[in-house]
Amino acid sequence: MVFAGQGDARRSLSLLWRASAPEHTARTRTPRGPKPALSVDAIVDAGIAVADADGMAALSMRTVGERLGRTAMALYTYVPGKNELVDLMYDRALAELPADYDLSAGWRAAAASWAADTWEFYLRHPWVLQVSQARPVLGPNEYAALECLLRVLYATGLESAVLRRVVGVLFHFVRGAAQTVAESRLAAAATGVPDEDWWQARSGGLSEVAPDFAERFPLLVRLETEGAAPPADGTPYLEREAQRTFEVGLAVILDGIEASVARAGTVPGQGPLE
Amino acid sequence: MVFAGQGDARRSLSLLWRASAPEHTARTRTPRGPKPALSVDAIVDAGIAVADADGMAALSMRTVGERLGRTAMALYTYVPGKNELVDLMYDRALAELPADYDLSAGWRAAAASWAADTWEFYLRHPWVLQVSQARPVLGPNEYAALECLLRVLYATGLESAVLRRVVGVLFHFVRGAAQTVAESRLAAAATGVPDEDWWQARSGGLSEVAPDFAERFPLLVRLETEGAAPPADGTPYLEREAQRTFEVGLAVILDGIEASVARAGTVPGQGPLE
DNA sequence: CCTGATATCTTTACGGCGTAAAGAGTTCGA
DNA sequence: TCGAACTCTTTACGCCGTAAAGATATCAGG
Repeated sequence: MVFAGQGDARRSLSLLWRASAPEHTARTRTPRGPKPALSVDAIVDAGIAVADADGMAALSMRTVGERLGRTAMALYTYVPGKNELVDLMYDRALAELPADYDLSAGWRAAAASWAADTWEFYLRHPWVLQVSQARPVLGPNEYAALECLLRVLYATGLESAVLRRVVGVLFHFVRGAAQTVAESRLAAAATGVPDEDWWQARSGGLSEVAPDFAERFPLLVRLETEGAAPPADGTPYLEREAQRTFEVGLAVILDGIEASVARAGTVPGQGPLE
Repeated sequence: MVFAGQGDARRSLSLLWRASAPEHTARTRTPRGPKPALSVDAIVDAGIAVADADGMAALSMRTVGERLGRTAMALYTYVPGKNELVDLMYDRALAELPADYDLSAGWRAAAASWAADTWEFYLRHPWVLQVSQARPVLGPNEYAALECLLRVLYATGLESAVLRRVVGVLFHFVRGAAQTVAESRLAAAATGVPDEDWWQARSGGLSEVAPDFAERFPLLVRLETEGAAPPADGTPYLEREAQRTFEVGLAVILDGIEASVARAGTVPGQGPLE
């Protein structure tokens, strides 16, 4: 797990928001010394490229430097340390998310779109899931993403105190579901063993080592035999299951939100779409 | 992030399930050489002690060995490597969870109890949250925990295909919510900066660096001003928020499950509590 | 009892990590 | 032109997981 928000707060913040206030940082530059051949942007891009290609575990100051034809230490001229680099990568990546959603078909459709886009985003940049969520990075794009989801959710008419928690539920769920897929891919890539083989080796060994499995865990066996998703195209087993969990699980959560809306709607003077 | 299920499947499995089949492993021992002063159990206990006290980041073969008065390499006689040690620690810790729940007050009450117990378990052993969930470890206690939750959920009367996903939703949510608290504590311990101070430093710097914040993110400001939980006892801000998110979020999810149950109940021949 | 096989455990070493410290090289203002 | 200011490299330190080799202890068989 990578921790954010550990460096100097001022320095991190000015780096994160620097694009919004370029005139301020530009004034600071005294043009003495060799012109910088790198830039914070270039370093952040290189970092994202490394993480996208080989995962967070492969992200080191040395690998990022190498990709830019520099040593690891060269990066420290631009960025205080690895933690801050990850913060910057995180906020930069979040810029890919849509800025708002069409609410004409109702909040539920918009929320479903948000979830699908966020899900795909996480699978495109799985390393993002390894950036800690406590002490959030507080970059502009993180705020924009949150603002965008809030616009959708305020359309439910729920009050702020409840919305706060609903945001949490949605984020935790999408992140968790995406994490399952991301980690399964990562494990496959890291070990070279595809999901199917791994699964088979495990369950084969399991029946040897625990022959009384069916008696000890009857409901598990029942779930396994009854609830399996039909085998599909090329998608590996674990990934297919996670995909279905995402779809059905999201529906369950949205049902729950609808129930809250309906309950709030019965309170006089507070209509659900007001 | 720590990955599980990377070592030799057979070796990991026999270590995990060894308690269930002690006669088999006992037979294997040839009493030549010095008597082992350590044991797998002692090593796993030491590992858990280290991780509980100082977090997963502090867990190294050297620190675990030191706690047992041995060198790091001594552990390799008992355990194939660090990954397998983490697998064993994980399954051992899970043994703390209750084995089943009283269903006489209905599945919803039982599910709420399960969630509360699991939540507390994660906060007692926060490092557990850093063990990857893809390619599950397949230890006996993990299966027992799952079996226990399944017993509660089968009481809803939902069919297996849906239950599979509901299990996923509940786990993702509880893990995600607990992770927020765990990471916030960990960050506080690692940096020595309590939540409150960190929050203040960040938001102070933020208003300097982004003076147009209120115009750019009006809904965020609205959420912040309207939805804040009342200040309470000694619990830090982030933790209090996470606690509320857990409570309210769980209710939303259970509402969603109830909606599924009600829908299934309207289908003739499939009663919700059948 | 002695010897040799087998086991535990230590020592040393290797290549990785983040980054501190020092210095080499480049570009400008005075 | 000189030195300050800046970029970037080199070297080094203490961590990590673990491979390899050796020291030490225990027992079976001669």
